[in-house]
Amino acid sequence: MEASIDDILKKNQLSVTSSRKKILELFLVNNGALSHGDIEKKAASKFDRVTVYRTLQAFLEKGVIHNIPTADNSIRYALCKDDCSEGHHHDNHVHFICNNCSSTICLDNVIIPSIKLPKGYTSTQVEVVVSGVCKECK
Amino acid sequence: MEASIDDILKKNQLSVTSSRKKILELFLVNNGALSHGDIEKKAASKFDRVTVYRTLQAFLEKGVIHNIPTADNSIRYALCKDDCSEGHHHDNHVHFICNNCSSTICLDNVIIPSIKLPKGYTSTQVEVVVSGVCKECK
DNA sequence: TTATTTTTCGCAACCTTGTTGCAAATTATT
DNA sequence: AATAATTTGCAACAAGGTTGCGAAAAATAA
Ligand SMILES: [Mn+2]
Ligand SMILES: [Mn+2]
Ligand SMILES: [Zn+2]
Ligand SMILES: [Zn+2]
Repeated sequence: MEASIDDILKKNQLSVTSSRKKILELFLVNNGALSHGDIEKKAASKFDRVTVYRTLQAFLEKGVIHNIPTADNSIRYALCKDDCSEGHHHDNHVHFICNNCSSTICLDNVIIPSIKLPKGYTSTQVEVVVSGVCKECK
Repeated sequence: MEASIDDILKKNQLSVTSSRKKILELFLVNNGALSHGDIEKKAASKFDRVTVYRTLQAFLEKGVIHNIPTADNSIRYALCKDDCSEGHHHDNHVHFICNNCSSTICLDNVIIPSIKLPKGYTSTQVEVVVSGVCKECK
């Protein structure tokens, strides 16, 4: 596990530092998305707030994580698939937010349907966020 | 026009005040979604910042407007259909965000497709946000 | 209309979230 | 090990958003 974390960082041209290792580990352990706040709590007092921001920023840019749109103001991040890289994401899956436990999950197997737009509109990305009750809370 | 604005407010059990009239008018004139910032600029110096927050909050609760999820942190609001009411929205349409002019539009005629979720998941709402180039920018 | 009750507004003060510059510490490279 | 490049933490700041409360404005009653 230790080794693979380093590998992921190196593969994405990120220098290996303790904060990056810790935060990446959080994503690997937790299955589901994490908000900035989650990470600050879990990595509490180990790193500066600013470092968390910069780490997430770096992860986003390099294609280690992607973010999930929400109706409220809270950005959530989740691990990308292996084949995502800087500027080139392939996370075209549906996201699920549980109204009960508010966990946010990537449904990797649920493909985004194609949307027929009115004349004149061109689509480059389609985001689908489903909310409801997850299988744990059922 | 003046009369209908008052009517909309009354129909939704909102007392008629000048700030509410003004902000509702902004939504009616502008077709497309508005952010809090947009409203502050357009209603500039007429109302306090707090009043804008509270007005949007009230409009949201009463079902006058709905908000649109975005990947970045910016909440956008758009007018609801006539038959939306407190807690009961019927805005199940696709939203479009232009990457060029960043205008956000409700595509009332584009219906949200049904999503087949894995076993155990129950869906209460599906949000679809398409980004690309709008017909104006084409 | 005027009087009374209810709701909303504006202000100030505060909190949370996110950003930037820079010196010190850490990591990568030679 | 020495040097160069990157990252970190701190402090200071800016933007975004919330809360309490007295004054003002709307709604309701008389
Ligand atoms: Mn995902
Ligand atoms: Mn809409
Ligand atoms: Zn749940
Ligand atoms: Zn456009």
